[in-house]
Amino acid sequence: MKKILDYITEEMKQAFASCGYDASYAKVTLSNRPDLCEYQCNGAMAAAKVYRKKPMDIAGDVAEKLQGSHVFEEVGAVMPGFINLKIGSEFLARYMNGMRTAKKLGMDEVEKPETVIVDYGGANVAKPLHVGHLRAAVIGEAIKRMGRFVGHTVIGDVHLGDWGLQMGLIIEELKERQPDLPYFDETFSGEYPKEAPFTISELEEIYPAASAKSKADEAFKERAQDATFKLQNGYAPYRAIWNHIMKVSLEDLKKNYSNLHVEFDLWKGESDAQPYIPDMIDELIRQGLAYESQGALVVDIAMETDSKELPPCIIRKSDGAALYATSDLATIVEREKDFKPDHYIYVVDKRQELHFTQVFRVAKKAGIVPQERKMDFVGFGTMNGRDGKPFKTREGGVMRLENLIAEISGAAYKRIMENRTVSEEEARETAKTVGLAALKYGDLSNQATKDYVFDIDRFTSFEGNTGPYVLYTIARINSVLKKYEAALGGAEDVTILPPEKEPEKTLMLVLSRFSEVMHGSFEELAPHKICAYIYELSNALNHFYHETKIITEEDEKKRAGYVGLVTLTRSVLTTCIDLLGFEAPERM
RNA sequence: GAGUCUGUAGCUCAGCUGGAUAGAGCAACGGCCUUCUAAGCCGUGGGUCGGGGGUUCGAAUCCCUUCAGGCUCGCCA
Repeated sequence: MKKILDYITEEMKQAFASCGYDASYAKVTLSNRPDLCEYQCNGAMAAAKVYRKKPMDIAGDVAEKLQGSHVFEEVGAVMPGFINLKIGSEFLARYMNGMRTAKKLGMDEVEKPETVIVDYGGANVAKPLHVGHLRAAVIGEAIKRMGRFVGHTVIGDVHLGDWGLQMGLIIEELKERQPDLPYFDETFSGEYPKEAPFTISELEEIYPAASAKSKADEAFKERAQDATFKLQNGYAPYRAIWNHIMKVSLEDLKKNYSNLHVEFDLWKGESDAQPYIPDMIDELIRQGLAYESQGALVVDIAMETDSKELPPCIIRKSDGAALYATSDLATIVEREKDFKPDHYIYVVDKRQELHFTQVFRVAKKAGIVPQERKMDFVGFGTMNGRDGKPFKTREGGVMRLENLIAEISGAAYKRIMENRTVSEEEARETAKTVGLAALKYGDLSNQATKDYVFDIDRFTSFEGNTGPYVLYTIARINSVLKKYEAALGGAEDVTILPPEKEPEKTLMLVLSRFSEVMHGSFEELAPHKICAYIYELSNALNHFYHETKIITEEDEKKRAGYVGLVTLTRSVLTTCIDLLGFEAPERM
């Protein structure tokens, strides 16, 4: 199905053309004066200059041509030259029924599907997920799902931090705590144990302890660096410990991400890119791009168009070790080999923008990827507390993600128990679903690039523009439809009829924008546009619901039409929230 | 210091590829549950769009300048 805006624009273009004006002036937008019209075209004013005519005359000519169009029921030219449009009811009803029966609610998939890699998550092995990881996971997951929905092949990669100094720190700390383990006996020649010498909770305690120690104890830090070096050079005992850490940690991470409804296709990490580093560096040198500067190996990335000279990208430290940029570049080498993606999307804290600018430029300069490869950096802002500073627990520590989720679900549970009499078990389940929706919607409804204030009281109030409001709307529809089926069996033909009243038409107009919103949100990598859309749609539905008696409507055809309309609304809402990465309970 | 992002109602945010009277939510105040879920609906009050210039028929939106804040700036990730 064509987008509703395409139908409208096409009509408008024809009208402009047949009046002798260039069709490029026929751009139509959503009205910003809903009291006057539904869509508007301002092209007459732009065209006036070129054609040396009064804007109003052009608008009048065009409006004249559009009289009797099957798309519009009202076209008016208004001073100083606006063309105001109202969509025809018959046309709108046909469009609704098209959506109702079409695949993907009438949204056409992109003409040229691409392979897209979304790099998000960024969890570090052996460290618990904290609120800092929330945004990457939530935004990245939404972008991944949005891309898939519009027809791309999207691969989500968690890109674990599994190769840095933290590993050496853990190994060294473990050595101090349990020096008798075979990994630390250089004469040991047997098989290493299959069982890890620690649990996840021990691991989560070991890392911060070691990290703190390294800051206070220089000698310890050096030993940790040495251990890291050994590990990275394939020292078998440390490699064995590393495997244990990975296994224990991954299991836990998968569980936590799964609770967030975040699913990765690839659980690759920095370690996987390591084998590609030596050849890549050789190639950079061979091409004459990499050169020594102050002992390190660097690549210039400055371009003439820069407003400021950007520092070169360091790809090898003066001590010979690889670093962040090296590993990210090698990861691109790996991804080119495995997937040849058309489009890379990195969902990362915006403070890393410079780093990725450097990496992207080196990748293109060195031909690791072709010039035309799309490489996007979606930098998200910090999640702040009410004081505008990075979000902390009441005690001032870093908030663990699971605690945050528990707190929000707890609030939802309280709310459910206040209101209705459902079993405690159902209340628990519903609370989890509602809590997650509140959390994700709260994050996604803000523009990703901005910092945003996370106010736990506001997030648990569940009123107004929140995830739970959308879920509540769905629950209301569920309830009506259930009663409808119980009363009438649901065998009626639910063809949607042309709207008669204002709230009904408004609802349809919002519904009709679905496919535009889907494509636009992905193109702009802007999940918040979907949030704004479903909020508007929920408003329209609730307004309609308030004005219209559905089940008690006596005219059979009208009643069935209403049922078709709210069913379609529910489909759009559930589809959208699925793209955002949460779901609705049956009732609430 | 340089670069970059941000500044819109008391608070939290939309709107920013230029259009008509700048929109929501929360908070405040006032209505609506014997009728499909009141986590809802309706209404009232509340804004020199940080300040100043400019471009334009028209600027929250584009350009310049200025103020305030955040972030980044070669061997951490």
